[in-house]
Amino acid sequence: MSHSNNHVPAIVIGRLPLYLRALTQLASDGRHVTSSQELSEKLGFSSAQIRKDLSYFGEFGKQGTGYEIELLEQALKEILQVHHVWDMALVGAGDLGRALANYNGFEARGFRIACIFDSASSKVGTLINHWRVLPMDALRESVRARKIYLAIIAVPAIAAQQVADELVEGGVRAILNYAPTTLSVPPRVKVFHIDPVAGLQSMTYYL
Amino acid sequence: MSHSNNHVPAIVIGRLPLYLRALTQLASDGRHVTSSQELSEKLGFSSAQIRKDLSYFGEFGKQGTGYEIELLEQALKEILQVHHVWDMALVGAGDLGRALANYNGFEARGFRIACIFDSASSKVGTLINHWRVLPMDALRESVRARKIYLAIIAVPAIAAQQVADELVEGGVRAILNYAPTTLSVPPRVKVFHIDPVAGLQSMTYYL
DNA sequence: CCATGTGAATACATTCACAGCA
DNA sequence: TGCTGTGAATGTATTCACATGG
Repeated sequence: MSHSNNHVPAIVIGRLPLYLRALTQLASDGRHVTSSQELSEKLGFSSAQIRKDLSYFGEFGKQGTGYEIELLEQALKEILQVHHVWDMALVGAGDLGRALANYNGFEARGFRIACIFDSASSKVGTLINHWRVLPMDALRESVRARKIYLAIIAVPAIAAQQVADELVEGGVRAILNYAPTTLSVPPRVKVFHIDPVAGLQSMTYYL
Repeated sequence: MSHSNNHVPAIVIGRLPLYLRALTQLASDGRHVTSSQELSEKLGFSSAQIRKDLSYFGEFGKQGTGYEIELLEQALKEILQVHHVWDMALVGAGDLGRALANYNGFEARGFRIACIFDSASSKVGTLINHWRVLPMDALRESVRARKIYLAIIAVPAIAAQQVADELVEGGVRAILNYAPTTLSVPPRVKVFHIDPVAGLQSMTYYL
């Protein structure tokens, strides 16, 4: 009943994008209805967990039937606030930055790179997939002026903290960090860290 | 006392690489001793959690002093089995695959790309940072012959499951999956999934 | 002293199991 | 009937708080 204000555990929020991804995939297969059971098999979470996670936000299913895919997809997009597209600043125009700039999977899922920054004067001014690379000293004011609240850090570890500081000063509220180092930011700023090597290392433990 | 056989929670294993990363960083700053308190501040986990995590594997600290960095670093490398370097197969020679092939942060942390595969005949035979791209139909036998147990999937979502199947048939035991789709593999095979968009979506929830 | 290592206590997350409704 | 939504029960993880020993 009293949904949406009861404080939802962060671990639940972390699963919602996976539910959303699976639903979009089902929809693109032409499917219209699914069940917690089917999602369970596709995703590897228990059906009870999926039902309980969704119950934090409302009642989206029909007893005896399941979930209308399009409806649940839309509901999750609104919960996650990805029913509109977010502009992002990309910092770092190395190999990784270029791969991210060329990745065409962002838009359909709610994100768009709006500008690219790099500190190397050899890269500033060059074109990457229609963006002209901007100098780092324009970072703070650019993101502030353009009201950009999301950023991707794709610079070497050594430079990451300073970039994060400038992003925060520019008003950025969430950072996707590819640098293999922990960032220290004010509590209002969210950081999601991607470290492929850490992932590999936690798998080799089991081998 | 009876360490190392008591079943360690996966969530603990997932934090060890972060402890290791922080220790390596401290060591490269010329430091020799640290404490759970200092690591706590650097990493954002509680000091009690760090101590408890480490206690699953042994007693590495000195009361009143803390941890000898070099020693703990070495211990964690052995626990995670990254005291030697693992060969990996990289599947997918698109922008992401090339970025991974050019990434020079693998070796120092226990990994090395040994071969690269792609299905596009336009890419097969080309050179990427000294590797010659091999055709997909050589995948299964190559990884088997070279005893490669780790692979990175960097292909479009649509192709990912089939690639995973062939890797598994070739004897691969752990997969780092960059394709935005859930893979189904036998229980003995570990999968670590990286989906930057899912990370972004779980942050926009809070904005 | 000071910081570890660890049982005990607490907090959190998942699963169970079933009432309720299409 | 079949599947959701959800309290209650169980299972995990984190934190507390302190005895221990350098």
